[in-house]
Amino acid sequence: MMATPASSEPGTRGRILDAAERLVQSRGFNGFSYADVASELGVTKASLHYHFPSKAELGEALIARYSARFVAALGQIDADGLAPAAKLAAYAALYAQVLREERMCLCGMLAAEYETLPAPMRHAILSFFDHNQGWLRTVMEDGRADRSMSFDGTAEDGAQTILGGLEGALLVARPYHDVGRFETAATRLIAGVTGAR
Amino acid sequence: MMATPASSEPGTRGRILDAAERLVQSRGFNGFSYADVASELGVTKASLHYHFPSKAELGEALIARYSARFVAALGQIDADGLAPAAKLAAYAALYAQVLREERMCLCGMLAAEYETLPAPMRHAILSFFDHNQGWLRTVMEDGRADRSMSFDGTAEDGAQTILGGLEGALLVARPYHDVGRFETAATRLIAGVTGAR
DNA sequence: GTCTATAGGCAGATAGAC
DNA sequence: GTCTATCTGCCTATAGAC
Repeated sequence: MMATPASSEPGTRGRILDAAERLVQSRGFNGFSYADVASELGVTKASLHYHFPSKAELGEALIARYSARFVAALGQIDADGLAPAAKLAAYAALYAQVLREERMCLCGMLAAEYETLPAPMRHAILSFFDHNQGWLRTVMEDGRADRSMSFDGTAEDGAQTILGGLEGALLVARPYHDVGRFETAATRLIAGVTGAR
Repeated sequence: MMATPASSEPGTRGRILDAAERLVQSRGFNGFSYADVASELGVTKASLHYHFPSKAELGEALIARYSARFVAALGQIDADGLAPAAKLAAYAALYAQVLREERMCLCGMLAAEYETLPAPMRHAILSFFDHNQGWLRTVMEDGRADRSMSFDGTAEDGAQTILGGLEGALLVARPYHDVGRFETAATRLIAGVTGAR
C-alpha cells in the first residue's frame, strides 16, 4: 500500500539522496550541510559535488524523487480499489509513516523555508502541493458522487483543507514525538471535512 | 480585537526584536543572520550582541514576546464576550493577519526547525502550543456546554485539530500568496471540528 | 550603547592528482 | 569517481576604544 519509504536507489547517488532527504526532513534545507551528508556516508564533500554540483541542484533532485514516490503511492491507493473514505485514510497513513520516522513532510518543511529557496525548488514544491490537492479533490468528488460523502462547498476547498490540515498536524505533532496526536487530528479532520458522522 | 501586530516596543532592543521577528517568520531561524538585522536597522553586528549576547538568547526573547502578545490577544477575545463559535473565528483571524504580512506563525516556523534549536527555545515553543490548545479546549467545552457546538470525542482533541489545522493552512497558503486560501480552510476546519452545519 | 577590528570556524564550491 | 588541498565568503562572537 505504501511506496518504499527510503533507501530506494542503489549507488552513491542514491545514498546521497537518502541521507540528504532524511537531514532535510528533520533539520530543514538551511539546517544541514554537505559536510553532514559526507560524514554520514564516509566520503568527502568534493565527492558530493561531483554528483550534485550545487546544493540547489541537490534540493531539486530531492523534491523530484520525493514527488515521484508520492505519485506512485497515490497510484497504488487508486489501484487498490478502495472506497473514497478509505482512500483518504490511506492518504493520511502516508503522513503518519513520515512522522514515525520523526520526520516532517519534505515539501511541508521546504514550504516553511520557501522564501530562502531558489526558484526551481519553489516551483517544484508548489507542483507537489497542486498534485496532492488535485488527487484529494478527485477522491472527494467521487465520494460525493456515490453519496458516501456529504460536504458543503467545493471538493477543491475540502481537498485544500485536508492537505493543509495534515501538514499542520505533522508540524505540531513532531516536536511532541507523539504519533497518536497526529492520528487523532487526521481522523477528525477527514471526518469533519467529508461530512462523516 | 487584535493585539498590536508589531513595532510594539520602543528603543533599540524593541527595534531589534521587530526586525528579527519579521526575518524569522519569513525566512526561519536558520535563514537569517545578525548581519541581516544589523543592515536593516543601520547598526553594526557588535551592537546587537550588546542587547542579545547570543542568537539563542535572541531566539528566546522572540518567543517570549510573541507568546505574551498572543496571550494578550486571547485575553482580549475573552473580554469581548463573544459566543464560542465567534471566538474561534476571531482566533483564526489572528492567523489570517499573520499571513497578510506574508509571514508564518513564529512558533509554527520554529516547529519546523525544532531539531536544530537549543533546549530553552524548544521548551518555549511547546509552551506556546500548550497554551493555545488549552484556550481552544476551553472554548470548545463552553460551546458544548451551551449546546452551540456538537462534536465527537474530547474538546482537547478538537482543539488540537484546530491548532494544527490552522498552522498547516498558513504553511501551505503562504507560498501561494493567497489569504483566501487560508480563510476557506479555516472556516471549513472550524465548522467541521465543532459540528457546525 | 555603539563603534572598529578581528578572531575562529564552517559554509558552498573548485582545481587538479590519482 | 573519489581524493587532498584550497579558496572565498559569511557566520557567531569577542576585545577594547570612544
